[in-house]
Amino acid sequence: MSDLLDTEEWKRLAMAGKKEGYFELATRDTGAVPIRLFLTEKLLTEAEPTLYRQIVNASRFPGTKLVAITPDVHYGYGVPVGSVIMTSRDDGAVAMGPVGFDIGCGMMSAKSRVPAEAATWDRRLAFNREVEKRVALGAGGASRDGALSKRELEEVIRGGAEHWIAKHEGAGSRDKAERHRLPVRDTWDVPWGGKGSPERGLDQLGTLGGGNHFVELQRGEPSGTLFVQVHTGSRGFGHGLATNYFELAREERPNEIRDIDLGYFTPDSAHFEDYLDAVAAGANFAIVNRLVLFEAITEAFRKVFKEDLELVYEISHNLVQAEDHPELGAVWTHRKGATRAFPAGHPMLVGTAWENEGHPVLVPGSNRDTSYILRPLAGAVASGFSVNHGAGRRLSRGEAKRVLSQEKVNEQYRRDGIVVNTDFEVPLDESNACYKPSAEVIEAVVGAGLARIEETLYPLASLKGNDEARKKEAHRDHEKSKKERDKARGAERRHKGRG
DNA sequence: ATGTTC
Repeated sequence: MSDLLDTEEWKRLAMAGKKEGYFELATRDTGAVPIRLFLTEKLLTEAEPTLYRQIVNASRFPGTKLVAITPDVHYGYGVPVGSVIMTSRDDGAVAMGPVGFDIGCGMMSAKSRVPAEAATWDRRLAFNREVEKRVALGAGGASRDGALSKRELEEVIRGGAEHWIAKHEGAGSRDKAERHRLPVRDTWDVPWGGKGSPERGLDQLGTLGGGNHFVELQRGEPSGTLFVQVHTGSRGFGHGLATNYFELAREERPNEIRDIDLGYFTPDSAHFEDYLDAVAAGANFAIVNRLVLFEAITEAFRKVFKEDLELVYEISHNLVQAEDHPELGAVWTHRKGATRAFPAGHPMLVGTAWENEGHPVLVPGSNRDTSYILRPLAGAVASGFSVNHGAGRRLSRGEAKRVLSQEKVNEQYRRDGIVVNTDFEVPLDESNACYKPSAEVIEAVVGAGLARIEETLYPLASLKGNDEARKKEAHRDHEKSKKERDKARGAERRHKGRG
């Protein structure tokens, strides 16, 4: 598709389509599908050249009715991270790329009554130590509680938050999870041993993962108290399911699905319902994972601050679910790096604790920037009831490692009083410089009338998986054991010499 | 995001 409009041209068309709060993009490449870019003029000007191709991809799934782009948008698998794709539930597709590999990935936020001043430097460090004791950080991290049996995992992924909360006192209440339980049909089987090896999930419940996943201790304003925020997903389990269904979609339609990233199923596909079951199972895993972390972190918090944490909310930003949109009717809403934002009175909130005020929306910034708890407004109808899921990357991982100085970055965090892990080593490819300023991104959301700011959260302590540090440690261990071997050999030689 | 490059 080398005949797509060039960057200058599509951005000019988008600018010309300026509406209240967003840019409407209509081009020869996108057909009749409405495309709304919730960006400021600055964010649109700075948008990656690759964005247009991915927007066109998003508009071309069968039955697409709306594409909304959130202000933290950046390059993703097939379609942008930061996109909302609504397809018709009559005959439209469900697609894997528009959900992402980390099915059910999302946020959890908890609050306390502890005044923020109580979090001295030493206590910030102690909090990180206590969390590290209980929660494995980084990719490949295994649960401190050992592996689940397949039967126990089945219970988690079919029973969801509802089942977990009923069994675990202190895990929160049903209304504090976005979805109590996403239904999985009894006839669906986990593809154990399949392409993506979802069995990896057996020992990963209650683990954080790597990349942009994190645990953060924060000061909330205007509350003035301590908050804790978590970003994590369905770990190897969801990744395995996603991989499995990407492959099946391509096998099913080899001629239509040339690019595996753009795979999808239509209602006549053999795997259509199965994929929806897999998404539900992955999401249930992710939600329970966040609840397990909530319990572990509450324990750590109690140890240091002698108080409990109270769950504020838990919400996914990588999901496809059935929704009824007031203007578009029955749709499959795919949110990939986009957070659901139902305002007061939304039909899907009826009967929940959020019916009269809308549910909280949890949006993180980098670990040296502000995060937010937002409250959706009626204007969110325009974005398919969605907002951004973060600040959005602006520096690639490779570039970050090349251009940033480890010492200088560590010093910046130390100066700002932010304790990173327990070794004060900031993962460079996740540091503040890698992300857009979160205030700028939130401004686009507030300016468009999608949500209002309820709480602004300032980082005090940050826990992240750190691959570089782990590699270094492995190297040190390797060198150390080599030295010990040499020493032992030397002693042996001396011994032999003497003997 | 990820059994951190099938």
